[in-house]
Amino acid sequence: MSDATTRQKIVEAADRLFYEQGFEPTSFADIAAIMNISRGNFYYHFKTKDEILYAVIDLRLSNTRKMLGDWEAGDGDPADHIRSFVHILIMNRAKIMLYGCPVGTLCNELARLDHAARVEANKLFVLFRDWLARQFAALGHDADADALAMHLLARSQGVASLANAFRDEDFVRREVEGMCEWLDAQRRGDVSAR
Amino acid sequence: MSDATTRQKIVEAADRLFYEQGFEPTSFADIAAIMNISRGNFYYHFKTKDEILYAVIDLRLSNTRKMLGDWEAGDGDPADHIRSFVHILIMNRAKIMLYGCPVGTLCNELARLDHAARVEANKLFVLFRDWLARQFAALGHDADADALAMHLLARSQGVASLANAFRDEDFVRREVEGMCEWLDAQRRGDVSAR
DNA sequence: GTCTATACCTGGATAGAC
DNA sequence: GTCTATCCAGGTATAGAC
Repeated sequence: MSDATTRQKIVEAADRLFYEQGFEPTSFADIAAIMNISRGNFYYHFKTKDEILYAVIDLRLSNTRKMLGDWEAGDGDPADHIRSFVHILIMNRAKIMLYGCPVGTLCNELARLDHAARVEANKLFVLFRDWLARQFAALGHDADADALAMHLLARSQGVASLANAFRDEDFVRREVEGMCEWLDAQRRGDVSAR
Repeated sequence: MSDATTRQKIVEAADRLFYEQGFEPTSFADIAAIMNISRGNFYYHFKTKDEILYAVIDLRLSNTRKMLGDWEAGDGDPADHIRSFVHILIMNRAKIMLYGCPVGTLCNELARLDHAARVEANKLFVLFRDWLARQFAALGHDADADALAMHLLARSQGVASLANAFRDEDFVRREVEGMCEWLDAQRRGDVSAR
């Protein structure tokens, strides 16, 4: 198997397990098991487990950039782009109910481990934050675009957290609907709906 | 040292470390270090690490019950009680920025470990959920009391998540203010502010 | 490039002296 | 009740054959 392919497969397997189990609880044995390579083989491709973590974060960053870029390049107006963001919660509800939000859970784990990669992982949040702020700015919210972005990001994080605890699909749908209504109110410039 | 005292101290030290570091990453050595007992001593008081976890969850459940009971028994009306809940975010902002929400982070960790204690930990969320629903019901929201409770719980979870990632006090204050305004709108029966 | 074998450490847990 | 000594499983990481 070529150098690049195995390396890539390791990162993809780690990406999945770091989400499902967490970074620290995932061992080389776990990763090796789902892709049929030996433990010793990792060290040809990565010097340490931390290096795999950085590679996983890089992968997620580039996947996220692509996803956000695609939405932005799509047909609709900025409000439609934001709706695409909100609907991740419904798209990914099954995994969110089992494991939580991949961004929030990773950032929290690294924060509590006091891990140097925390700043890298936080860039995932920054990506969403800046992208959302740009959409709100395009809707005419110049002064408070960032505050609105943080507000919506927080609400989606909260929904993911409770979806994980209660595993209630209806709750997710209700909250997504609520966020879309809130978004419409923002477009009308309805101040009371904040 | 008496039986009850050491046991209690173990639970309190574990309570702190399970919050700051997480359950799995916390070792007996960690707990022993901050309370000056030997590792072997744990097994006089607890048969397994899991037993400590259950004791910690019980402690948190009883502390939470007391806190919520005190608020409910306080002077104000149900809206004041809810405001007390919302203001935990400001009261505990320093720790939340470092470690996240103690309830949300524990529930997510146990969910991902697929740990049997998950259902116990979730009772912490249920405590808040039912208490909040009771306050909303007392405000006249009979039909949607639980939905409002879940909504507010989700928003506070989301604020905790982003407060942890971005460590921004102003963001926390802004969101708490927003939740209080939302609460006022609920009291007025203002449907548009949902 | 990938493997096996292994070093080394730290984890939870046990045994038995005091 | 608390300690020290120890066991064993599992973790990351290394060495070296293929």
